[in-house]
Amino acid sequence: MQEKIKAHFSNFEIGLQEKIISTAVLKHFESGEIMIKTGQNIRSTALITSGLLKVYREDNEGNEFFMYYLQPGQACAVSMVCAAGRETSQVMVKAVTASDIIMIPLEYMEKWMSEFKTWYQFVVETYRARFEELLITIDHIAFRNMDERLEFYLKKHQQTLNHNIIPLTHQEIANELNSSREVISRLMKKLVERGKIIMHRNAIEIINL
Amino acid sequence: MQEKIKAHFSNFEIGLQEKIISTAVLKHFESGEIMIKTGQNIRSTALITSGLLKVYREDNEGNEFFMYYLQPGQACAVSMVCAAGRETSQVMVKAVTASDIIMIPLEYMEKWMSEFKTWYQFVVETYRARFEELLITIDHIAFRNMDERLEFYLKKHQQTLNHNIIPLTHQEIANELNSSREVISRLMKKLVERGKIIMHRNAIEIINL
DNA sequence: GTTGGAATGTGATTTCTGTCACCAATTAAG
DNA sequence: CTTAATTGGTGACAGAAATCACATTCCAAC
Repeated sequence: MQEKIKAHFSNFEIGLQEKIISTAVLKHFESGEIMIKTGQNIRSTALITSGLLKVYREDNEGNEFFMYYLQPGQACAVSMVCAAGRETSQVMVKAVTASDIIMIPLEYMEKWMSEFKTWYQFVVETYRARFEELLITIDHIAFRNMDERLEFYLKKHQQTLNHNIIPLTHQEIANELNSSREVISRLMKKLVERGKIIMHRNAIEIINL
Repeated sequence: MQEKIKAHFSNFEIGLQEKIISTAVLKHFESGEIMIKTGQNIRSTALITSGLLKVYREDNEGNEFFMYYLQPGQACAVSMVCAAGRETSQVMVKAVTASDIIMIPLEYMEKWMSEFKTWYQFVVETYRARFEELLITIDHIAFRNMDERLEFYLKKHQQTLNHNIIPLTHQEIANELNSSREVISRLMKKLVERGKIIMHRNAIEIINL
């Protein structure tokens, strides 16, 4: 675990790093596996050390609305916030690629807040960052049309995956934007016509967004 | 200030209450006044002791999208989160009625986190509650149509104002839902026909929602 | 009381998006 | 190689919501 912490949480005080090593548990999630279900009871905070996860909001008809990514060096704000309040999760978190997660039992959350300044700063920064992501998500669904939302969605995936080829089908994109395959197909066509993307089967190649 | 704290923050430890009294500043905002502008630099955390405020997300065309209310006993999560990170506000907060606010300089935020358990709990609960409000907001704009959103909007206002008469024009409601007056007018008419509301000039009376 | 402005009502039209129906292309499995 | 399933393409249509164009009603200021 030590090298995982060093790699992504090196700004944590040494004392905190040691505490994490002695109390936390490593968990591994395979690609596609669900780390947190909606309604699940949360008993620990999750720090991501490798892989990539997506956070979704679900409605009661089973629609999965994509909100934001979780990457190495980040933590799941929902797991913090729920853990602290002994509440159940309001979101669903799914591993996109195989992911390694440091699970910190909730009782340390509070303890370390007063003990380690870097932990406090990390927690607050996590809240701030996730809050901001939610605000950006709200911007898009409140103020933007599907064409702009799709472009933004593709850009965001390009940045996060750090790759110009996004391995998603139209159907998957439609689900995450809470739209329909046909609509996405048509909008994609327009992007192709404008030379912004190239379509592949099961993947989109970003040329110039 | 002492009685204001007693009234709404009585669960704070006595020591914390004393600290607040000795370090915080009272501010008053008149009805309609803007407490926090989008882009404003935040230097203190706001605790609401009386009145009612609304939190909006703005786009660059000047649209104001209503997200949630702030009531006595609550704190502005954005002011906490931005204060801690020395960031500018991503939202706009407006007083609906004349409001009294306890302003706590940001340097105490962090200090008290380790000193006072009730402060820590309050901050985390504030994050949790606001996060949840944002998720509910996302639900509505992502999954619901305008008719359902309008009903929910009216219900929420009824609960928050604790009154069956909501003093808003169709235009104001349209702005806050990022819709248009005509659409709201037409949907209102349907609610009248179904006996759920009564329309007044400059106000809506809730009968049965 | 008259008048101007604000608030509301309403039809016509357009745009965006979702849905349905069906086809074509590609791939995986047998 | 054949077949079935998945993926993507497209036209037709429907519904929600935005926009435009006025009409009406109400209130407040003069």
